[in-house]
Amino acid sequence: MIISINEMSEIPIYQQIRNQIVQGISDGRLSPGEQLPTVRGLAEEIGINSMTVNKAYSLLKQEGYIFADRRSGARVRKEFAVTKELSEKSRELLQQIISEAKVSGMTKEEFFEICGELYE
Amino acid sequence: MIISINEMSEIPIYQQIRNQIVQGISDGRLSPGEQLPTVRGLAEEIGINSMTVNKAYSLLKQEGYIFADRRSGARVRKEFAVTKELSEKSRELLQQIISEAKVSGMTKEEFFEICGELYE
Amino acid sequence: MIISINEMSEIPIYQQIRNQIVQGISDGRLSPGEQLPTVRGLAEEIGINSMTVNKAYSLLKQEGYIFADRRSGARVRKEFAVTKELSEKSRELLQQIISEAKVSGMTKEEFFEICGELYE
Amino acid sequence: MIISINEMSEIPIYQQIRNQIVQGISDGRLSPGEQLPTVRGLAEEIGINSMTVNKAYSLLKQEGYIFADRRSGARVRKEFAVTKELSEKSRELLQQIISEAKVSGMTKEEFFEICGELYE
DNA sequence: GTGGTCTAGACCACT
DNA sequence: GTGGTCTAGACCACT
Repeated sequence: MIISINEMSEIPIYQQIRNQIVQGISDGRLSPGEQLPTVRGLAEEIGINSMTVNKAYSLLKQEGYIFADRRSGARVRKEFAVTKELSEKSRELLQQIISEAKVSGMTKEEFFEICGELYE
Repeated sequence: MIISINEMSEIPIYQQIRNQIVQGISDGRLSPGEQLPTVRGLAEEIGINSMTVNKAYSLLKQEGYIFADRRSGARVRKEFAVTKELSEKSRELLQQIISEAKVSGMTKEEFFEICGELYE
Repeated sequence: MIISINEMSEIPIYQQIRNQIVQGISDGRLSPGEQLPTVRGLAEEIGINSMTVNKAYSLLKQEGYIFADRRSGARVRKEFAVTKELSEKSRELLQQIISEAKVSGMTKEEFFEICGELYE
Repeated sequence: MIISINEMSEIPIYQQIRNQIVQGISDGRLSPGEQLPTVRGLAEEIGINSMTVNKAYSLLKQEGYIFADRRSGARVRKEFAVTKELSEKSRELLQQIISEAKVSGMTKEEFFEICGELYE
């Protein structure tokens, strides 16, 4: 899986990395248990400071998406708890997006259509 | 309409104000043409600097949610363009939220149920 | 000629009045020598403070578009000097507008087309 | 590219900075991707407060002319949307300028000549 | 009285 | 070192 940084984005690099890995897990490009690139390797590949990749991996570990393996590498978690829940933060963001959709005149059905496409 | 600031949040205060006003417009607590609190008044009420409220109002003005001048203060806009579109930023955030929902084992229908509640 | 104030505009009211009168002169809705409404009358008609109308008329006098007549009224100037020149301010504004047009990818011909429509 | 502030102008300093940068992009003095001076650097150079430069840069960011982050400073955007459109505000200003040109006796062709020069 | 602009100074996040 | 946020305080334009 290729991770690409958008330097024009205002989203911090470590967040962009974290987001892409979560999306990779979500859409199956990253399988449970799969080995992730090493911190150094990924940093070199993207051309950024390895502290930044480190920060992204730390976040992913803390959130339970990946775990450290013996050889100081990192792997995708093998099983994900079926919580069927959004984090408080995501729920608030979703509320905000929906507010903006409503003001733009979008109906619930039109919003669902967009969500459906993104859900695949 | 009461605006409340979460000091512990990582979301900047001016953004929190902006978000709450957009939500107020969206769910009808703020009507088209309705007068908003004055910059100084709101600043005092919340206990923050008036420049911060000013920044929130400037943003809302630029986004077309409110209009303001030195004669009559700030007011909710009277007509909203029916664009039926999400901003690029909101679309990306929504994609991210959906990825996280999928990893948590949520089905499309379960996600729609949450959206439906938030849509009212 | 009807003067209408856009309360949602950020342009000061006195400027809006001044602008509309200049446009009226330009497109012939106001004839040379024509009597303008009295300050008080116009203020009442629009529903604003008469000091604001006064300010607009003062500006128009200073710019040479109108002149005061004996009965404390105001009339459109009878002859306009054919200077065929833009004010320094207008020239700068025009430069700014053209810069923005160019960045938006508009060609000179496309810009001329817009100007042509506005020129009537 | 040198940015110079006219202290006597009624145009706010942050707007003057914004205008000059847009013109620089438009006439090629600023290339896509080019690094802009730092907020603090430019503030010192001009002799103004850095918040004022910050405001100018924020505006340019929102309008899509530049992008900025805490890693590499502010840079000119790499691609500009070819909208071939004037903003509502610019269109109104252009109408106003044309009205004034007409009153001064300028013909459409003479006005086009001025525009042509400004277009380069 | 209202919002808008500006200053001097501080602290924070990202890298 | 960079931009982003925030404060306390000032002055201005419009009405």
